[in-house]
Amino acid sequence: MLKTLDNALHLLRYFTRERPQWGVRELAREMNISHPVVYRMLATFERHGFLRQDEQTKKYELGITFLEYGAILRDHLSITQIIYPVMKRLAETTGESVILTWLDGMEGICLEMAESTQRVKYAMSVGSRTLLYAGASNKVIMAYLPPHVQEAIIAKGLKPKTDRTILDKDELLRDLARIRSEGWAYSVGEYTENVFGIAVPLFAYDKRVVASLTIAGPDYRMPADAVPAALRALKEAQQEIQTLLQRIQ
Amino acid sequence: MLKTLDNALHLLRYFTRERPQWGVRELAREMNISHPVVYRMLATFERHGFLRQDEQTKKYELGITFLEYGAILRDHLSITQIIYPVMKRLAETTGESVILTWLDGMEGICLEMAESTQRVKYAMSVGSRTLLYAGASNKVIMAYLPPHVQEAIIAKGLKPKTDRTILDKDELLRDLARIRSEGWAYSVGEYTENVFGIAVPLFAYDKRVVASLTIAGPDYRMPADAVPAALRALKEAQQEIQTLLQRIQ
DNA sequence: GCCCTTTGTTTCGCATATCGAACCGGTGTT
DNA sequence: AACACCGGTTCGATATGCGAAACAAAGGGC
Repeated sequence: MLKTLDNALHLLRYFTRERPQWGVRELAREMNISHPVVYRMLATFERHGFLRQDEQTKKYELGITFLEYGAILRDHLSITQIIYPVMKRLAETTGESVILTWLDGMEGICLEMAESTQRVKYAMSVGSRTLLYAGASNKVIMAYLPPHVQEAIIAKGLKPKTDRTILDKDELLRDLARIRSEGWAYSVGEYTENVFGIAVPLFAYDKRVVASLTIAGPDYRMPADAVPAALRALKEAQQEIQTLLQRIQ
Repeated sequence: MLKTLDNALHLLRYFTRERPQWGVRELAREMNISHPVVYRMLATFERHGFLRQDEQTKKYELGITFLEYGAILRDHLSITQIIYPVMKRLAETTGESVILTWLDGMEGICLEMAESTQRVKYAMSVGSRTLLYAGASNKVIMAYLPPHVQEAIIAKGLKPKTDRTILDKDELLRDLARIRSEGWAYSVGEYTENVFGIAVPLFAYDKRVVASLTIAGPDYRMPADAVPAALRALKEAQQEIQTLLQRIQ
């Protein structure tokens, strides 16, 4: 393990949605290291386009090299290549957005999205991270994780995303057990206000849950009695993807 | 400048579309450095999710952390935040895909795209790089670059992207001069077969060209006589974006 | 006008993290 | 069974990063 590189990559973690810009000394104070060290890291990242320095403010922010590597990554991710056509078709038949959420550690990450063709639709950015304890797309993954991982996620703390987010540990575990027994999840406004989600899990060859497939949109377009039809289409897509995944692994 | 970090970031450059996977010794040979060094870099990147190791083949490939940073970047890039709604509307009125190409060094990079709502449409991935000497979206940027930069781009070599790509230096320079005098570019099948592009430049506060806005789609939907109407809509969007850009700079 | 503070950037001697030859255990081929 | 490759590890020589101090430039208060 390279300490210099390790420190540098750790530094990047400070560039977040909430705090996308940092001055040299500012960041050095935050990280409790000397500012020349931070400066050298920032300057080296900048040479490679991973960071860019604002000409006026002199502050540093993420650079477009990340977009570039993101594009390469998505290109060769055979998984999304295979799954996307199915997602697209599902988005067209249901008229709602379809989202592929991947399991990464104790979080979810939006790997791919097929947008609804309607004007009013749910959209989220590919690459954005989500917490696993709220919303159908996330809970359906969490429901199939081993108990000690579920415990670990809960132990990290349940913060409300909306006022419908389940914050009680026992209630959440009961909900997850129900989802696991039924094989799918449905939620409204748990992760994002006024947004419904219907989600099913996707499994790897070894039966471990690796992702979820979700139909999402504005809640008024999915009353409870419309769910069964959408679920049927979703389960068909799930089947299809599952057999495709078998083939490549 | 940190040499260790510099070397490590240089290593990432080897993960391309054409060659997205590398074994340790394989990459070490390619880079002419010892394999323990490469191993340490790969392993450290992996710890942070910038690379992942394929369980079966043990080879390394780009990791989803790049998607994550790409999402953060796009989120806070005030430029795309401001421009996207205009692009979206233009895509809806024209029915074709609209692309925002940003100038980065001597290349273009697709910063944002509003997809056509039609079934058959032109699509490219956000973050992908393009060469500046072919296609309307690129040439309209190159046309406004200072002559020495144009020379430098040509000096790097003109390779055909399709059989319509202009490869003659003088012909290209004449074409760029014409584009500059007219203020827009139109091309068919120069960068991608059977794809048309109509493009206008976007300028920073100091009149330097920074990007281009392009309407693109399958060539059969844009015969020469349909261009003026599309161009009118495109120029309106250009005006709008230009005034928006003035405001933030 | 001045002082004072803060900024990003550079320098340099000391401390240490990195390098690479050699090695390990494992796998597949001949 | 000998060989050739692989990913991963070890350890001493040495190239490299660290951080106190200083730099020039910019901005605020008076």
